[in-house]
Amino acid sequence: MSWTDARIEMLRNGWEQGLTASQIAEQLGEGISRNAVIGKAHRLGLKARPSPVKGGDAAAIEGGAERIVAATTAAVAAIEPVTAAPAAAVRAPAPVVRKVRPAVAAKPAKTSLLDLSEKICKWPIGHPGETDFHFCGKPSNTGFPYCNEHCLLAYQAQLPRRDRNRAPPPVMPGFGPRR
DNA sequence: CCCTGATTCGC
DNA sequence: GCGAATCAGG
Repeated sequence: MSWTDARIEMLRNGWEQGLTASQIAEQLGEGISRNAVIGKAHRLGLKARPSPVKGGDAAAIEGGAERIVAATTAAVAAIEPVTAAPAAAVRAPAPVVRKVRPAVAAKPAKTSLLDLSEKICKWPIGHPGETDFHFCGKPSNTGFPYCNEHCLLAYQAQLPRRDRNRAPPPVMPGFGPRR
C-alpha cells in the first residue's frame, strides 16, 4: 500500500475532524495501521492533536522515589503553617519560654518526613507505612534531592533502544518489586 | 487489559 | 519515506 493523493486526502480530512488515528486507519482500509497513519500525519506536518501523554500532567514528577518526596514535602508544607506562630501573637506579651532541656539520650533518630529539607537526601529507605520507613538523610548533592550516592541510582540515562535488553536489567538488592 | 498520540530508527 | 516497535500516559 502506498500513500496516494486520495489516501493522503482522507488522512488530512479525518485528522482535521478529530478522528483518532485508528479510526482513520480503519477508514483507509486493510494494510494501513494506526502507526502508519500517525507516522504519515507527522511527516505531513499535521498539527499535533492533544495527546493523552502530553496533554495530561506531563510535568508531574515521575519515578517512585520522587513521588514519595513530592507527597512528603507536601505533607511537610501542610504541617509547617500550624507550627509557625500566628500573626496575632505578635502583640501578645512575650510568652514565658522555658529552656528546652537538651535531649540527653536521644536515640539515633532516623530521618523522618518532618526532617526533610533541601539540604538532606530524601532517598526513601524501606517502604512508606512500614514502621521504620525513613529517608537517607545524608547531605544532598546541591541542586538535587539526593546525596551523590543516590543521585547515581536515581538518574540514569537510557540506552539507545537497540542496545536495551541485551542483558536482563540489574536489580539493586532491596529495590526489586515488593514481595 | 483496552485505548490514545509521540518517537525512534532499521529498512 | 515508511511504519513496527516502543514509549508514556488515560
